[in-house]
Amino acid sequence: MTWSVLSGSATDAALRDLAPQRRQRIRSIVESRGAARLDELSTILGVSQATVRRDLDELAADGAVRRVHGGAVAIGERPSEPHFDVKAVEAAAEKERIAARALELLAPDDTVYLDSGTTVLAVARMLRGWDRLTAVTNSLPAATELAGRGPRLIVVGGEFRERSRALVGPLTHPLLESIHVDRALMGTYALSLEEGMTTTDPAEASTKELALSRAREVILLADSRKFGTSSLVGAGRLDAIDVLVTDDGIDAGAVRDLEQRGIRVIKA
Amino acid sequence: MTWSVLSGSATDAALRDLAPQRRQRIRSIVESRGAARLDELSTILGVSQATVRRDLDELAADGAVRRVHGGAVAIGERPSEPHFDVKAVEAAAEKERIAARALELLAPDDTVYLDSGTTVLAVARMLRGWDRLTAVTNSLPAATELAGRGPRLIVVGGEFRERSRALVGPLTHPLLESIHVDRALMGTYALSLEEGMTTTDPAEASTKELALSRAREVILLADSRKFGTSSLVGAGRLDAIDVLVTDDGIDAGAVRDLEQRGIRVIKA
DNA sequence: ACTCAATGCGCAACCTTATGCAAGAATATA
DNA sequence: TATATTCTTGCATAAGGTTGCGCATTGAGT
Repeated sequence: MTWSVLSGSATDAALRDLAPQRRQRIRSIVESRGAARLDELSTILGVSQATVRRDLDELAADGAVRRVHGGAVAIGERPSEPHFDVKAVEAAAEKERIAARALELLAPDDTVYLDSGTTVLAVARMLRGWDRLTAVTNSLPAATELAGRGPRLIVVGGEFRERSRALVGPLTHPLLESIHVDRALMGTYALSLEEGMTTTDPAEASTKELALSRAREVILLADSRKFGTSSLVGAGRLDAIDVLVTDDGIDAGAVRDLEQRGIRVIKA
Repeated sequence: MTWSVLSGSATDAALRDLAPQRRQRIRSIVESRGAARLDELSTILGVSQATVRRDLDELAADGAVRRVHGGAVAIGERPSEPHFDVKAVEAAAEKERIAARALELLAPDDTVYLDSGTTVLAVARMLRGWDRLTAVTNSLPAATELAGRGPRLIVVGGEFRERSRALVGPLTHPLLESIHVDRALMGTYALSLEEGMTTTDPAEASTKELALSRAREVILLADSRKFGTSSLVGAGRLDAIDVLVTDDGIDAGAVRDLEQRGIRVIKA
């Protein structure tokens, strides 16, 4: 009869949100993280999964979130691949863990470059309230996320690229060349020992390469699935990277290889 | 709050709130906290839950609060977006008319600079689907609005200024100096014959001035209330302006003055 | 002054809704 | 295909709500 202990006491009832409040919280959690798993929400809100399901159904009916197997994703997220939905939900938790570890590498007064990509975007969200920090970014979502929420914000100019929602190309160069940052938090499409970081778009690649050349320390945020893959254009050699923050799905051999090349590997 | 302790007995009825007062209190409690549970209100006000229910029903019937299972939530609890959107909605009709007229001055293949400000933002919204156009902007909301919705988008780099949600300062200069646009759609805080356009922030002013120097044609979007006012820093002389799009609140004398100086005045 | 209807409030029995739980079906991943 | 999640469904329960009634206070009529 565990349930009577969990739900029966009056103090629990007093602490619990009203249903609309709870739904509102779910909504903002999903929107801020892009996606949320059902069991996470259940834990966070202190209600059963059944209740979260009902709430999500309700919110989905209102068009506030999009319901997917295992949780919900924000309306804005684009469904590109067939199973992108479910992956988005699962990847969200992983990205958050990686982002949280990366955050520990920053000092309050740092000047930080934030690259495009969803993992780095998760870091941007966590930087709210860091009002001594200066953030430089070419990511439009990251800029929107940081705008007026603490850090001093500098946006790199350039041409907007739909796919990555980032500002890239030659127009970014003058500004990037005129600045210098303490740390660069980079994302990448693919990573391998031979090719280093690679990306699909040349303009994006050159902006990435320039950005990391302007940083004292380069921190790469990449989940383990990206390791061992490569894409079209080189966006920075391995030896440009100082720290790699990844998940524990990365295999021991890869870690050894990377560390041999002087890269500090942090598993979130 | 001695009364709440005493109020249980009938003799203390005199100390208790009158019904309208109590309802007013409930109303402000709900509004200030966004929501309140029934049992809380009962405890706070020192009346039975039955009474609180009746009060809430009353308030709900008046539309003062929204009744939900377990309590009530404030009416205004719309899961609204950032404050900027709210501001944009104010005087929306007028701004939209001005924006619509300005839109007629653009050609499908133009390269257009979009300044910061809510009126210009209204134009940005209307540019969805103009996929042959190139838009250059220093306004973060305008960039977000245009991102991936048709026009090619180029964002000017620079430091983010909270007040106008725009990118300003010396870092914007290299990019602005390297481009040239067909038309610049400008906003302004204040406008007068003597001072021309004026703004509160020096960094913003210099960015504005530079931007309009890069345009073949300068179109100023300003509602008539701004005319005859001035602010701290000059952001462009009157003779830099080619066209003024405003509402019909502008008086005939002002129109004549402006037209004498070669400015085409369009009343939306 | 006294009655009496009107009002406001509290109480309690009874109904409704929201939530939790668990078993089997459906779905994704290996 | 096998296996592990996740979803659906039905039901149990407690929190919340509704209704009817009684008591006290008040104010007007007689």
